[in-house]
Amino acid sequence: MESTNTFRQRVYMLASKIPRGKVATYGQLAIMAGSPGAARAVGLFMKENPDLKTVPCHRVVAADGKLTGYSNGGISVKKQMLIDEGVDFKNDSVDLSTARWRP
DNA sequence: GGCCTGACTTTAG
DNA sequence: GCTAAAGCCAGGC
Repeated sequence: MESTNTFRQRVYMLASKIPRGKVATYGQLAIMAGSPGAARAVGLFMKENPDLKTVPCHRVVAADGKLTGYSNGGISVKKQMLIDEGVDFKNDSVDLSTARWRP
């Protein structure tokens, strides 16, 4: 039953589906999870991030491409990780025009 | 059952 | 163009 799959579970599933070199926004994951506007809730789940290997929360950025918190080192590390994956950066923000994940 | 918090988003000045 | 405030959703106590 889908009841076992809570909103939180769906967010983790979607985040784990983000391909390398691409990034998604909190609002986008919220919409994909089925609750548009729950961007804040998504951020909470990323903060709890149960497994960094299954949930690449570093590939999740703000709607503006700006990097927000990161409980696994810091924004600097998150930024470097994305660059290392091939994500195009503009100053301190991700270029969603090319790095935005499209299912 | 109700209140508070939060890695967000959007609109208005 | 930038700053400030309000709003929405889910989780925790």
